Parts: sequence; C-alpha cells; structure tokens
Amino acid sequence: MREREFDRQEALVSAMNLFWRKGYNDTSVQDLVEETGVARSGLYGEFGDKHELFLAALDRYQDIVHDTLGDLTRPGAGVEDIVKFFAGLVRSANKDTEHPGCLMCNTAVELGRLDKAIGDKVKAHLNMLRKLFRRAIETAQQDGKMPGNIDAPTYGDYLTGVMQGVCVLARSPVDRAVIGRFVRTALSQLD
Amino acid sequence: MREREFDRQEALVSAMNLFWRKGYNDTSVQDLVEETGVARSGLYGEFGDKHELFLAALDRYQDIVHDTLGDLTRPGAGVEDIVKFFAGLVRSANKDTEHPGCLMCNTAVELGRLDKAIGDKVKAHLNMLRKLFRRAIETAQQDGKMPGNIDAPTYGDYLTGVMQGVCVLARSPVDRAVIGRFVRTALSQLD
DNA sequence: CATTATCAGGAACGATCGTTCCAGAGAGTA
DNA sequence: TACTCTCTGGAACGATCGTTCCTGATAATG
Repeated sequence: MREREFDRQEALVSAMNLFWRKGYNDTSVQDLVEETGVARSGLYGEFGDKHELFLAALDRYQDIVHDTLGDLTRPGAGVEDIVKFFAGLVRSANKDTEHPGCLMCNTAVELGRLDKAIGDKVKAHLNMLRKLFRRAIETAQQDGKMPGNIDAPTYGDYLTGVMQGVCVLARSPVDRAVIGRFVRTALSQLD
Repeated sequence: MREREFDRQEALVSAMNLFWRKGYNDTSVQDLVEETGVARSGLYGEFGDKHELFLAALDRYQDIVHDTLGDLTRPGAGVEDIVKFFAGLVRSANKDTEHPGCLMCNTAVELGRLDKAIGDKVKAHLNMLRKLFRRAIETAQQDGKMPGNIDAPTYGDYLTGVMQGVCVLARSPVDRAVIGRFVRTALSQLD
C-alpha cells in the first residue's frame, strides 16, 4: 500500500477556482495539472475525466456558496439577511478577485442548456436560491417587516434574477460603480 | 477577376448565430465552415482569423440589437418603450430559440475580462444600453410620467443589470415562468 | 480563344486537446 | 531484506485545434 500524495479537497478547490476563472471549455487538463499540482494520472484516477471533475467542482462550489450565504440559510432568516448577502456580493465584486462573478452563473451561460448533467446542477442551484429568498421574505412578512400584499415566490424569483445580473456585471469590463447602483436600486424596497 | 461566391453578410450572420449558441471557445473553425457553407480559405480571406471573425460577429450583433431595441433608440423614447423592450425580451426568452439569451451577455461572462479587444466591445455595448435607458427615464421625468426624485443614471444602471439577469435566466435550464415574474417585479415601478 | 487573376476546396502543418498506458519510485507487510 | 501493491510522472495515443498553402476550377479581360 502507498498513500495518495495529494489532498482530494485541496485539488478540487484548485480545479474549481480555475474553472471559475476560465470556464469549462477554455480550461485544459494540462492547465488543471499545473494549477492543482496533481499529475494527470492522479486527476483521472481520483475524479474520472474532465467532465466528472467539473461536476465535482460544481458540487464543491455549491457548498462554498452555502457558506457565504451566511444566515440566509437559517430557517429564521429575514430581510436583513437578504440585504447583508447582497452587500457581500457587491463588496466582493468591487475588490476584483482572480475569479470574478459566480461559477454557477458562468456555467449557466456557457453550458446551461447544452449539457444535461451540468444543467441539472445549475438548475438545482438556482432553485435553492429561489427557495431561500422566498422563505426569508415570508419570514419578513410574518414579522411585519415587509408588506403582506407582495407575492413571496415572485419576489424570490426577482431577487434571483437580480443576483444573476450582478454576476454578469461583475464579470464585465464595466465601471464597478454600476454594480453598486444596480443593487441599491434593486433592493430599495427592502429598507 | 472572379466574383466571390458567398455573401459576406450572410456568412457573418451564420457565424454570429453559431457563436451565440455555442460561445467562442466551443466553436471551432470547422463548425463555422459547416454552418456558413463557406470554405476555410474563404473565411480566412474575408475575415482574417477566428478572433477577428468573432469581433465582426459582435459588431453585427450590435447592429441587430439596435434594431430590436426599437423605439428605444429614438431621442424621444420614454417609459412605454422601456416596458415594450422588456416585454419583447421576455417573449423571446419564452419561445426557446436555437440561441437563447444574448450574445453580448454570454461573451461578457466568457471573455469579458480575459480578452481586451472583446472586452472593449462588451463594454461599449453595455454603456450604450445604460445611456439609452437613462435618456428614456429623463424623458419620462420631463413628461411627468416618472417621479423626479429618482436618479436617472442610477435607474439606467438598474435596468441594465435587470437585462443581464434576464439573459442569464434565459440561458439557464430554469422554469420559464421565473423570467416573467422577475421582469414584472423589476418594472413594477414603471406602471 | 488565350490569358490572367482570384476563387473554392481540401490537403497538410505543428500544436494542443482529452485520455490511456507504462515504467519506476515508494510505502507497507512478512 | 524481499515482496507486493499502488502511487507518481511522463511518454504516447488518436483526434481535433487554428492556420497556411497548394491545386484545379471559374469568370472576366484582351
């Protein structure tokens, strides 16, 4: 017996970051080898092929997003958690990271309707977001912090759309101030 | 002398549609040859290389969008033209075409900050949209159809963001009804 | 009709793609 | 210390990538 010399999670995060930055098609296996520091055989042995590695990276990303969603994932989340989440989005869009935007959004655009397995993960991610937003709004309505006449599922879809817009702008070579103005206006009803 | 056997504009539109559907990286020159019906030498002779052809396709797309923007490009455009434009967006998102979403949005996500020349075209496109929206809002305010206390440039950026969100959702494998709910909520202040 | 210029089609280039395979190194067992 | 098993690193696979170049066909010109 001989132990594996690389850590699966570390390699997966490296691969995820690379896919995040360059997209699926523009990332070669050679790129992945260099970025992760894991040999080709190691990657194929551990993850299968490039497509499966990408699916695993999407799963890992889903976990990470779940963390950054913060309190929004808690059952008792309300409007303030929505506002906090979007504030964080804008903040990370302003300091330009090596991988701007959102991997799920990028993937939706690149392959959302061209690759079934990948599309399923994108769909699940979006539906999770819709659900979290809807629940937070319902909670806010019960607490009297939002008017009861607005439809929670509809408004959840609205926030989901806004988030996708933010992700595109974050990845665009457009003035960063646009993003802040967009979000501020979009959420003006929540204050 | 011998005349060219293919029409530049026809070929360009075919190429544009293919890029629109599959993105830049996933479209091979062979694909372009088959889609346009133009020989490799013809494409290279007429457009230079793949990258230049893509830039030309983006220009062609810009023209097409300018047409579909309809009355919004007229100096006297107002809120009703904004509403009409978004209604058209939703309509075309519902009937799923072979190339969902928006080529500029797709390109922004795929290459917006990775390729300078392409990024410049994306940026110009977004700035055109921002300007058109802003002008329409200013006109509406002068006509008393919108409250004067909202900031026109800010609201223009807001509408630009909303549009990007629509484009992502259109390309996502998500329930089509989400798009309509998103836009309806986003524009609810304009009715 | 002969000439000329330019076109279309496709062969061919080196590079790189995703993937497979193999030789050798290394760690655990006896 | 020998043996065994599984790992790593890299060579090698055929396919395809973007691009160039060559040949034969074709239409306009003299």
